[in-house]
Amino acid sequence: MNIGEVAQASGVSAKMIRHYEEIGVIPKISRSMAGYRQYGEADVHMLRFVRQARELGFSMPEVKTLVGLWRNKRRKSGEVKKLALEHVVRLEAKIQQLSGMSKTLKHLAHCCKGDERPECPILDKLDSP
Amino acid sequence: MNIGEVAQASGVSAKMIRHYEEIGVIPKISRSMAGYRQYGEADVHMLRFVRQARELGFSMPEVKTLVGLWRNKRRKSGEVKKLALEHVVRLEAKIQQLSGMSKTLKHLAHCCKGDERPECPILDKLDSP
DNA sequence: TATAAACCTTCCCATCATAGTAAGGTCCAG
DNA sequence: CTGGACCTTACTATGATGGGAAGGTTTATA
Repeated sequence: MNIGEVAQASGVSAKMIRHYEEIGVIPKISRSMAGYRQYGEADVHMLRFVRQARELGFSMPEVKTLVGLWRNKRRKSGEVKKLALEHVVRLEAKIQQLSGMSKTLKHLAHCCKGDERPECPILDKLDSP
Repeated sequence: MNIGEVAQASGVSAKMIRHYEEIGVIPKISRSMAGYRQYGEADVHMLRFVRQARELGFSMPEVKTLVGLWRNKRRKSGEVKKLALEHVVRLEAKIQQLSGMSKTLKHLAHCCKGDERPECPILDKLDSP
């Protein structure tokens, strides 16, 4: 398969496939005589893996580690699980942060009449220490 | 006040104050004869406002709009409230998205033994379509 | 067989908010 | 008057992604 075909099949853009190769998230692939990258079925799976790890919010360094584990048939599943649970912790922290913002804003908005007049507790609150 | 002092007082770095001025989030400030930016008390409030709007997750274009409303004494509080509530909607959507990721990961991690062996439903799941 | 379309390659640029650095000018205290 | 702390602009980088240009390859069609 050429890069366009594997991009289609995996859902990762050709642009990003080259980028992932360049930064070492996926290994360098063999080339045709003309220099075209040549992919097989396993590569479709690998790229799909990368895409889905990204969709779960893993950082690029984590994805790189995960791809290494995915390719290593002697991996310990404990390592994978550890990464996953650490990521859950970060996700929950982010959720807490966003919930805090949302709560604050909802409270401020609730205090604001929201009419034609200029008085606005939202603006008032935002410039005080 | 010079930029360092107002940075200290507002909690916005001098670097970012110059940047905000350049991209028009805050108005251009007057200069001393030597070209130094000269700030007053109101500018401390304005910068604090920008910082706190950012901390609530508003985008830069939104902050720009909010600063405009903050400076406009004939604003309608309804406009501010509308922006705030739209942002709440986006925050809640983001929270839903992250919650989905977290839930998926927790489920996968729960299914993974997490021991010395290579079998791992997390990795298996991530390369399937 | 010639050519055009549809690929591929590398390289460069842009995003966005933020930080760092360098080179040079200014202000103040000793 | 000099040293240090401040200021100025301008350039660089980040990280994941997209866009485009210039040029080579493959394939289908006239």
